[in-house]
Amino acid sequence: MAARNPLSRERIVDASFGLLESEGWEALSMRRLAQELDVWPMAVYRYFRDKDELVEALVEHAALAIELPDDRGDWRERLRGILAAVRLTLDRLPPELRGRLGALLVDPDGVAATGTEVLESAGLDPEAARLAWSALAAYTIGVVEIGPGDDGFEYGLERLLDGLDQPQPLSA
Amino acid sequence: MAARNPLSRERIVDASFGLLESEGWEALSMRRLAQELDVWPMAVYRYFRDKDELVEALVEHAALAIELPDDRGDWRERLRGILAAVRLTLDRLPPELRGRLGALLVDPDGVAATGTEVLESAGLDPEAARLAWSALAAYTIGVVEIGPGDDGFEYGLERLLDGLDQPQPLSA
DNA sequence: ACCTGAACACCGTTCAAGT
DNA sequence: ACCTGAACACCGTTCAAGT
Repeated sequence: MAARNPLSRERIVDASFGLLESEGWEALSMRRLAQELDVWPMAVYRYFRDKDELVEALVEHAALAIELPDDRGDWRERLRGILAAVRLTLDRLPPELRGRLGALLVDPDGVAATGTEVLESAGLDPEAARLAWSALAAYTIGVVEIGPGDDGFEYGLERLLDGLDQPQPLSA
Repeated sequence: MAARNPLSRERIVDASFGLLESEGWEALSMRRLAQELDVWPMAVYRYFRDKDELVEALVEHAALAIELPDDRGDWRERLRGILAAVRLTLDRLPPELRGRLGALLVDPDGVAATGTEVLESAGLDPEAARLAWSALAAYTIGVVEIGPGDDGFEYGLERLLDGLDQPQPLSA
């Protein structure tokens, strides 16, 4: 069984998410994880230096799994779709990991690329687009941390989009 | 020494903050804390049911310690001051505790009272003021989680305030 | 009844001993 | 050289034994 199903970073990450979903953050221990994978307790250390490196991989995995919608609609509609996807991913993550995903959301290699692209297409210069994306990402993270309903998310998002549309309206 | 300086929730909370500041979140264990207070390891359990209750008290303490500025200036200026104070408090807290403070920021008994009051004085009805305050608090939490510079904070905040000033400008 | 600390059931990680 | 698991230095918390 273990021979037919050798360990790999991917299998470890998958098992970690399984544990997080079924039993939550406190269940994710190196020992419990090894048990779940049916390997000896130290085996995971061949693939990850320590627990922190594993957690970082989990967060990166979650960031890559953000499902961006089709690029239809005007800039506001596109940003709504992107941020809804970001919010969904943040919501699924245990609170302990959300802050770490937050940092990745503004990494130019991730969703930020799409976000700033949309903002630039609306007429913002690159620097303003970067700042605007950071603001939108920050707002979305904060909403998840506070944890209100959808009403709250939409209200603030529309006000922020209104503000970005100032003083002269951006192009559709 | 221990007799002249009996334990209390306040002393425990103070010692906990000392430990957080000097050695960080991972140093805050019930055993280490007792050692710092020079009491037997289980003494803290007379004042807090478990570690989670202590942590909740820490977060509440931080929330109460937010130093609101004088209520000078128009509504935008006042909100800038309040949110700067909120941001400072969030920044001082270890990342593991920020999410929990986030929830308190929208509690009607805390800073939210002042925040919504300012927004209502600007002309928003109570429900809109509540939503607007949640949006401002969420944005501030998110900025701290992402951790950009001051430029980023101000840009997004001004855009959000612009958006709240829409479609008809609010009163000064 | 209360104070105390030994003990339980865990951690993450190191490292020596075996192959 | 590599695989393995015993062991180290911790946790939060329970609970039995002492006063």
